[in-house]
Amino acid sequence: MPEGHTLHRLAGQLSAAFSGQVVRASSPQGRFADAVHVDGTRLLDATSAGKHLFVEFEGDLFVHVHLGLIGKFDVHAGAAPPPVGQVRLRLTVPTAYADLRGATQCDLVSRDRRDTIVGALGPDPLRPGADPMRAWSRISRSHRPIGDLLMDQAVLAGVGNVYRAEILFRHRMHPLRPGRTLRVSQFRAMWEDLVELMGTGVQTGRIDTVHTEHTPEVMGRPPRVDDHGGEVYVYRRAGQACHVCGSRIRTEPLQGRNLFWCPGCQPRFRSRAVK
DNA sequence: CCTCTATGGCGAA
DNA sequence: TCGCCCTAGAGGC
Repeated sequence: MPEGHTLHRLAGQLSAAFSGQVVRASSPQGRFADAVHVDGTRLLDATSAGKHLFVEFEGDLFVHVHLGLIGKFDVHAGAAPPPVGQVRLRLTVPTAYADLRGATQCDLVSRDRRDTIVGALGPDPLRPGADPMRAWSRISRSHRPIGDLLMDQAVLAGVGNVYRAEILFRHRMHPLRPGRTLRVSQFRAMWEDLVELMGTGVQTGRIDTVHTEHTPEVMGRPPRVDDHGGEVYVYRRAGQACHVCGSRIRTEPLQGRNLFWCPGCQPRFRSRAVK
């Protein structure tokens, strides 16, 4: 379930449940032996940057977590029951516990290492004061498709396959359009939209992108629940009718990930005739 | 039971 | 571009 909003939300949940407390840390599954180094120490804070999560403990130690495609980090209230399944890391206090499963990364790192990881990321729409022009300087000079650039964490941090598909739809932009053909006003509008959409995602824990005027009630469609739990225009809707124009949603892999777009609402870009 | 898929990202070829 | 890592759930037989 991990795009940037998931990690941001998780940082808030972990902070609320554990900040300032001495916590027990263990690896029931055994694949994070370094848990012993923070076990019984005070957890100071949890923060996120793009899709990275950092849990800070006293002594300048950070547990760096990247959920990858299938990872989960569930925070629960109450006393911890015996672990179920492959629990990589469990954090426990008397009033709460959190279980990490399936992460691609769970490492103990130094402050320097954390700063290096964060420094390699592009601006994060969820970070107050993030500078979108840092992303624009890359996009505006690139021949790569905008759909590719949006997923590049060094260009823009936190956007994954769902937000990519949906932001491009909302801005009527074909995913294969070269970055350098965008106007700055178009990029700015997309950035502002991401700030709002991802902010909502942090609050709700899901990705909803459908404008009020296109909701099932307004459009006279039956209500539906998408597999990923949010209301969307094109993500994973290949072959189905576009909620706006009725065209069949298309899909095609790009760099190993599936693009989704509406051929009616997101026409293929044609470069302006020169002269 | 098996196979497939998934909101990611890495490194080898 | 491909294979691979991580885990759980859904669907087919």
